[in-house]
Amino acid sequence: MSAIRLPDGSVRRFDAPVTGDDLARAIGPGLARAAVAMVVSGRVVDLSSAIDADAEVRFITREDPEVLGLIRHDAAHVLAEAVQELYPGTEVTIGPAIENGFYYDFAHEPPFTPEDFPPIEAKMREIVAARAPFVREVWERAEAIAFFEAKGEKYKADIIRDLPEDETITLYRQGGWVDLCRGPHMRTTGDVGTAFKLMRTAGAYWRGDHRNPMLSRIYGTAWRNQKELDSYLAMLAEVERRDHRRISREMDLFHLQDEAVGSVFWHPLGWRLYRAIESYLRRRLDADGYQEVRTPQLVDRSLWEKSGHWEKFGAHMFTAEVADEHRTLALKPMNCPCHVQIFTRRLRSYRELPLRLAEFGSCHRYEPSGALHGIMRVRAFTQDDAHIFCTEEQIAAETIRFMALLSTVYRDLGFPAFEVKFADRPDVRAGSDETWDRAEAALREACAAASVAYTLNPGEGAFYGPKLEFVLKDAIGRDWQCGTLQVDFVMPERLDAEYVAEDGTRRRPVMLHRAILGSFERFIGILIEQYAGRLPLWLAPLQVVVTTIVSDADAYAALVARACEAAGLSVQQDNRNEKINAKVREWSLRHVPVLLVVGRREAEAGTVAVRRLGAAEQEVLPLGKAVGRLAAEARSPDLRPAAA
RNA sequence: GCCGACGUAGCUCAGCGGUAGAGCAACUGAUUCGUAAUCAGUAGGUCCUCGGUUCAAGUCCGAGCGUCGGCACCA
Repeated sequence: MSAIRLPDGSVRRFDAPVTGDDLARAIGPGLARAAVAMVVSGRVVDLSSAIDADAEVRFITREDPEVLGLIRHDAAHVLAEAVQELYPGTEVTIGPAIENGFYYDFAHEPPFTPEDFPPIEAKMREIVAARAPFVREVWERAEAIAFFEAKGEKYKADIIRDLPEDETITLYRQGGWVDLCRGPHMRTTGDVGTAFKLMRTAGAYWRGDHRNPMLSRIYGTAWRNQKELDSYLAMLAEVERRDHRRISREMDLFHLQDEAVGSVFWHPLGWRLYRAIESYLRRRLDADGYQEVRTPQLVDRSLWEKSGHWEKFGAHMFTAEVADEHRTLALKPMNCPCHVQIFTRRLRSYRELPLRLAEFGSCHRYEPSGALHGIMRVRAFTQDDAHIFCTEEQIAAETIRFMALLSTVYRDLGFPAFEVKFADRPDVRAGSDETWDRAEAALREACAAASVAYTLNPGEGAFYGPKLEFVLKDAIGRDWQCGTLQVDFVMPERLDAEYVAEDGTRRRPVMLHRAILGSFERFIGILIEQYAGRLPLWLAPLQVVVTTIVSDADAYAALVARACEAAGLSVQQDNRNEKINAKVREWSLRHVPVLLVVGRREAEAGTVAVRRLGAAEQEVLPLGKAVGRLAAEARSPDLRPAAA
């Protein structure tokens, strides 16, 4: 006897266990057709599973967004069946649903390539059209292992061996094909629908461990209908359209070349953008009690040994040997040990704390070749780094203060929304468990004091301390981890930093490592993609182009350009003998925010036609007024008069 | 670093054993034109590098370098 409560509040009672299918039919034929799975007391299960106790039950149909996970998981099974049918001898491993799609990892030599997609996709569509029911079977552990080993599926057998002893081993059958799977699945392969597409292949280590064999992964995407698939593909096209590597070439910002892999050649306009951000941030830091410092690029290895970086990251440091001196220098991969040197240079008093040392620190890291990506991941980069030396009691106040600064900077740069993650102790770490307990507790309390809501990111802390990670959301919904705040009790100990407390005793300061942008290079890449190249006027490296309609206006155009320059705007003049259409097009493609178009009319009247990037209309204004407005808009946010 | 794909003119790409191509950009000339491509002409290439196969190699093979997509990494 079970009582089943439905979403509308009604309760149905059954004397015997009832399956989802039965229940749906009992409620109505429409639901019986539409349901693909159900949620029993919060757990998604197959419609074929029986309910034998009191429960709250809700059905999932194609209308529910959560059906996407089921479609994608089922699609992964369909993919695996198709692949095994077409490529006998291929071993299956795992194939989960992921954000926007699914993948399946196969052991197959040679690895699959996109050329294999058309036949695989065609086979998948056959399997979907066949509407084979998914049938769940419970197996004995030993039998299941024997079954997969007999089939030559050693990965599957391994998976079963690693499952906890009490885990129920379930297999799902679809037509003639069967796979180890926890489920749940929809009713038939037909429920996958037709809105799916294989996207790309990739190598992926078995169980994500680089010591294991590499498997051949096939990624796909799957949606409820063609319209959703199309809009997802459109989103991908948008990502490509915004690619900072393409846009920065159009804007002539920088380039990369083989002779300096992972280092940026900043062109004049790119460097202008860089400096706009740097000066803005420098003013914000100056105003917030930071003192800027500059520390060496090349530092003897002994310092890195003391700090612990040599042991953990030595393989990723660039080193230099000097011919006459017997020493190894390392290009600094980060700034904290150097900042500690400034702190420890003399005896410090508690009165000096918190001491905030900031540096736009140029760092080099020998990143693995496969990690490099445009200017987002490079080997030479500059951090907006700072270290706050303070007492344990000051951590909370400093956290609040930092959060305020960070929010302001993100807002000014066009990222009003960000999330916070709390990354706690990693497996490999420096410092005792007691130290970590204290550091994590201090950071948690600081978050509470600053009213910061965070999600946990387990095991992802730095080797010397727990950290907060600040994750930006961009205009098309992507996440970018940029800022960080790390609590460090370990480095002051290792590098012997201390101060004299009020009572005359010597104490260890706490170090807070913090950054807002992370790396300038990466952040500028993110910024370009966020704005798709259409930077706000104050950041645009080339703000204004004055362009003529007829050559009679050349002299007047020069006057206009000088007026812009005098107002501090970055301006170029375009007197080329081209049609205005062509000039508008070219400067638009270079993402120049403002075109001041002048012809005979403007020259005579002393006006300019202001054409904003992407706008169809222009506004004709007196020159002085136009320049005044643009200059006001081009002012850095921190230099603008407070809003009235 | 690992797996795969790719590397041809400034950019985007075609050519896949037999005399290096196109569009755009550049340059020259004509055109003076009102808001996203005016017309004509000219010039431009160690086909990533090194080695091999071949009468003959962008083209086939090998190694290296780099880029791209994942994986792993990210102090």
